[in-house]
Amino acid sequence: MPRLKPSTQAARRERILDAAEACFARAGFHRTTMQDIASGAGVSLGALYVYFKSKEALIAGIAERDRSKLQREFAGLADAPDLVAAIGKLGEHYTVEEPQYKRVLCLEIGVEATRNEAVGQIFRSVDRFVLDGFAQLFERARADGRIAPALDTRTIAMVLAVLGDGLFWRRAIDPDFDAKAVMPTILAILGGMLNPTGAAAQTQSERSSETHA
Amino acid sequence: MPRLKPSTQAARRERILDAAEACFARAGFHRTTMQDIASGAGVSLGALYVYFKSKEALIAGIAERDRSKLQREFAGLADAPDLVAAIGKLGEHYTVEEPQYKRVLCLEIGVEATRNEAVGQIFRSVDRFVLDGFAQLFERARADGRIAPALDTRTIAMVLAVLGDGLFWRRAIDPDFDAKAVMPTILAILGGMLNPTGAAAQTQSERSSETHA
Amino acid sequence: MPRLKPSTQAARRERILDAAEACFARAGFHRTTMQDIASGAGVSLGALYVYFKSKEALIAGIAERDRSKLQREFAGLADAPDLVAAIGKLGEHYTVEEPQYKRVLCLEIGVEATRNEAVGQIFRSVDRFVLDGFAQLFERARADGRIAPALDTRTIAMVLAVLGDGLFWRRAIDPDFDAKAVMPTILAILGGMLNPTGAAAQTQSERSSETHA
Amino acid sequence: MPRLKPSTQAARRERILDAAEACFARAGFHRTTMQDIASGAGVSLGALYVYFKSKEALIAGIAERDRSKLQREFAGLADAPDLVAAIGKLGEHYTVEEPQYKRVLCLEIGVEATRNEAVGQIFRSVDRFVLDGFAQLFERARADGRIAPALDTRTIAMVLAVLGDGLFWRRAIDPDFDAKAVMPTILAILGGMLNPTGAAAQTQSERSSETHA
DNA sequence: GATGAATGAGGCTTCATTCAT
DNA sequence: AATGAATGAAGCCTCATTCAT
Repeated sequence: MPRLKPSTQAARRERILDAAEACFARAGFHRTTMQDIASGAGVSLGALYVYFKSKEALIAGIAERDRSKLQREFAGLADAPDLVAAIGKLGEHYTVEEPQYKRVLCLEIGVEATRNEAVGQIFRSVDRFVLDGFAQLFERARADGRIAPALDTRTIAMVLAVLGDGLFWRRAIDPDFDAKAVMPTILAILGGMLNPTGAAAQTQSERSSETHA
Repeated sequence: MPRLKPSTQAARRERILDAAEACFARAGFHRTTMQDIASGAGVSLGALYVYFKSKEALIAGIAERDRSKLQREFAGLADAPDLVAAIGKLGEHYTVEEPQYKRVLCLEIGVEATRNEAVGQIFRSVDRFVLDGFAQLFERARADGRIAPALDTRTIAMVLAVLGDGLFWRRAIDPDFDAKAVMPTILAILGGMLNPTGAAAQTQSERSSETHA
Repeated sequence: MPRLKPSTQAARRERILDAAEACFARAGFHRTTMQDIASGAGVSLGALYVYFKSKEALIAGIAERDRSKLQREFAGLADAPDLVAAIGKLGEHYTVEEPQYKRVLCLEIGVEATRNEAVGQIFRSVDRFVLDGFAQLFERARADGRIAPALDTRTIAMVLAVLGDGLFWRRAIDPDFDAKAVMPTILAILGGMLNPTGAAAQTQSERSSETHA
Repeated sequence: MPRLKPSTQAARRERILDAAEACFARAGFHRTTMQDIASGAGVSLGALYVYFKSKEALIAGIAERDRSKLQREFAGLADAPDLVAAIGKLGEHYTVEEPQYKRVLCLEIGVEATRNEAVGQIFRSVDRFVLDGFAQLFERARADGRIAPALDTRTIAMVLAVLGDGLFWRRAIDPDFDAKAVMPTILAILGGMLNPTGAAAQTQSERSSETHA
């Protein structure tokens, strides 16, 4: 038998991950059976084990893909001209646009990270990458004179993480949560930390326009 | 009289809940067996079913007890002379003092709430109680002149909830999280929302009106 | 503590048997729990074990009581002036008057008799008693010239038993069974066996009136 | 091709049913464990659940197969030249040839039919099929002039059913039952109902020889 | 490579019986 | 005597994983 083309293989792997994501989000890791996932992916049970050698590995695969995406999206922030706006956009993406089922999946992954070493490593590594990344971003912005925080950038990054985590959690857990109602305030808080001058929560774009005035 | 005194019954029920809490926090609802809990509580498997008619009921019992406690603790805020300080104390209690295992349990309950109707109802009911309670607290404080928020109290309550959720999540998920390093900043944010003098936590709407002045 | 009066004891025993009968008929021996019976009898679980030392013993007790009653009722036939009429009346009693739930109970007992030695002995002893009794009854009636069967009385008794068993079974199993539609025919068959003269299904009373004419 | 050939699947299903039949007959539905059946069929416990999704389904499967066989065998009567002889043969088959364990199984099924809706439907549907079938058979025979009953054919069918049920019950319940001793009489009774002329219990074959004389 | 039937350990739950009160 | 809480052995069923085809 000819080995499947790598591209076909990769596509099937993605389909399996998609199906797994849907199942895991709906029912949780432990209430989802391998058969559920195989059916969802339109693949035989045996084929599942060709791509993932165990359920554990599949869970790790899901965590890996989900976290990688976050990491990639975060990396995009580095080049943004207006940091606060870019962060707001990212927050909006996760909080408003993303479908509900993905939101619960993040929680599932986070909780699993507490107990499953493989998932834990993936999770914490991305988490640290993002946290450090924010600190560096802020550090660079300060060096460039784009922000003038009164606080340690490390602390600002952590408070931002807490805010992000809180949004993550609430949007997943509270069906009545109106993200749009709080986003401006939350961005203002962030702006206030970065530029605690007279015009506390002013965003960078506003300031620069003032400068030009 | 073979009928146990209600107090004895209640005590044994509590012991079972304690054991269940420990097991659930350590391994999650679905990796914990009824036998684990029975052993942990020092009772026979059969006895477990005298107090809780199913695993589902036991999970609901855990959610109930945990949320009730939160509700009770929140209720204590009403009488506090200094609101921000009291909230800070409560946050500190949950974030610093409480043992790690209880923290993960909260997450487990929250995630379960998305899939288990019984747990969901308990969870959401307390959540709404707390959210509404904060809004009322702030409303009353404003009426008394103790605070002068620029924002809708409902929105402040929601941002506070997001902050609280973020702390909850992070303290459970991130072993390196240093709550003490961010608490002052977070309380300052809260203070800024409630009393946006100094201009510290000034909201965007205020600023924009200033700009126009 | 004063021992309960024997009459109270006996009454309670009967109540337990009544409750057991109802439960067993409704759900079968093995789907009925001791708790079901205790509740039905308005008695504590512990008390049940005072009167019957095991479930097995309770089943045997039910079989015993049920079969004794049959035996007593059969014994009443001996004195009947018109044998066929008396048998018809007995058949009618069991087939028409008795409540449905008792009917299924008989089946349950019969089936249990195949597997449970204690019940089997009770069951077979009564069965033989009735079978032998019929043969003797017929024998005596022949000696008295009240019947003139062409067949061995033992065989007639057995055919009668088959007819009775068939009625027993069908009335219990077939909700549409109309006993009244077949009883006359069945009695005629019996009459025909006992007096196979020209007028096959003639009853004794009819014949005797003819004789007197 | 890992998918088993339908014939192999069917064969294995039959083996499981055979094993289940043996176990159920010996110990009854509720005293038989799924493990007993699996062992008896030489398959693993898990494999049982590939073929029958629950114990309930297995019981229904047994009822289905057993009743279908009865229905098929009954259908064969339609073509028999001598009705009474054919019925006698069928009765003999069930009463004499069939192994004892199958007999008790029929009882078990009948009793279960009172309480289990699935089994009840199977049971009653076949029962009605047979009852109606007999009535039609008799009706046709009368139209053809092969019999000249004095009774409603529906009633004859019902009395025949009662006789059949009685034989069923007794052969299963009474280890001393001598079917051969009563069969001639019972067939004579049937003959007598179908042709209640002078020689009441005459069989059809006898009559036809007379006719030819 | 692909398939899905087979495996069997392990989980939840029930229930006859005992026994401390 | 009476009570009903406690016990723990089984029973039904699920499901991750393997493997013959």
